Amino acid sequence: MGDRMLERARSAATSAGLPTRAVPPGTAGRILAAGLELFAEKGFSGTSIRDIGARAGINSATLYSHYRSKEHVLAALVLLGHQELHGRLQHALVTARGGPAGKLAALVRAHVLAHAEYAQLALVANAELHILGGEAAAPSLALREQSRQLLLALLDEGVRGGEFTAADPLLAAAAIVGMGRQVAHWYRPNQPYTPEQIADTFSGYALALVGAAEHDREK
Amino acid sequence: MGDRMLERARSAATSAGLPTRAVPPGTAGRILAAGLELFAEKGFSGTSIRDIGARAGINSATLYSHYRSKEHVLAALVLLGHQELHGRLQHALVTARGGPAGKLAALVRAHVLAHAEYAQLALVANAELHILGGEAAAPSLALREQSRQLLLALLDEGVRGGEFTAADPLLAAAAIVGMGRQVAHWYRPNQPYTPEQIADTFSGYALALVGAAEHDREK
DNA sequence: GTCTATACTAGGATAGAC
DNA sequence: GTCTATCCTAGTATAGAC
Repeated sequence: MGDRMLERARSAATSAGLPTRAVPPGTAGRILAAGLELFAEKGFSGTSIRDIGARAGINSATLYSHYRSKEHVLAALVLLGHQELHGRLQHALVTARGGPAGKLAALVRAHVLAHAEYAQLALVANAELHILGGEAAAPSLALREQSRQLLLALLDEGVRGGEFTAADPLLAAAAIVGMGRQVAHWYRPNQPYTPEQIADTFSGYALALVGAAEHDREK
Repeated sequence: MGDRMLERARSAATSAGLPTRAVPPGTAGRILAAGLELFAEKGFSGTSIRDIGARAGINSATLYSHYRSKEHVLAALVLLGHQELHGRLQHALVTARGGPAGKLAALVRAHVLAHAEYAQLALVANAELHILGGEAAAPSLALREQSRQLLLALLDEGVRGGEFTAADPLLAAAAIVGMGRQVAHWYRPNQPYTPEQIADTFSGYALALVGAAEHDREK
């Protein structure tokens, strides 16, 4: 318990931040962290190169020794966000126990958890993706589509097997993804709910939404 | 200015997705429509006063004869969006038949419908609200809170009366609002689903989510 | 890698003619 | 109300010294 709590405390400290392992060391990492905060707060277009420099503790010109342009900073963040989410979803599916209901619960739980624990990253990855040109956006769009397919395949499986009654997997997926994504907009670390509580509750909502039988909803 | 220009102004203002009644006639309306499209597409900070002028068919300087600043254009749009949504929610509640389940279905239906039919307006009202200073944002924030209370009161009523089993109305509201809001991000007029289909399906999801009894979910 | 200095562009807003 | 012309600031990015 001690180790897990410690780990959680640590990730909560960097929460609303970047996944630790994905952050480059030194100045490049500080630029990324500064960009994340500022893009989340004021948007990409509302943030200047000088804002980023000030937040990162460097002169704005130094940024160009690490990234080719402001857009390249954004591209790094957006890709990172999509990779983190997709990785978590895959891991959740692989380690989930039980049938479609258990897998769906795990998938939604991971989705919501990611959007709470990395709220800023999710915000930037979702809201500013459209800024990126075609080739810069492509990898993130591909990851997003793959993540979507994980959910759709699961819903189809559940419907075919009779565990789910949802008549329209496409709309069910849109609803499930939507309620999870919005969490990044309102979650704050000092709120009455922990990310885990939200994730568990929302995964129950998802099961109800697809019409999973009551006895399949046990955790 | 001839009738032809007036007609163009009106259709330009309404075709993009502004509630007809709320659009000022003439140039002011075209500016609003241009701002709506551009803010929805590129964001407030990503849109220049010259962009707006070009889209509205006027010189950028002319904008200042109708609005005091670019921010005032945004303020008008954001308020309009929140007013439209709140008005629809109220109307839905007043005209709904049945108990809490029927009211919830009507409320969610109106919420989703608004986010599909006025997707651009919803996008701008939600994504750019934070740009506005305190006094400019206040009326919209107040409307948003009132709308939220409509839903929360309804959920409480349903839980107290035993029609809903949702243990946590706050999280249920967040989920319901979230899935509806996201519709504005993916709805497109040429999609396989009509706004009504989405609204009806999602209102069914909301009922399932709060644990409304099956026999209460009839339309 | 980091800074200072600077080139150059684009942006918000105003003045004044019509 | 609308335009042309313009002011001034702030923005992205580069050059070159250290």
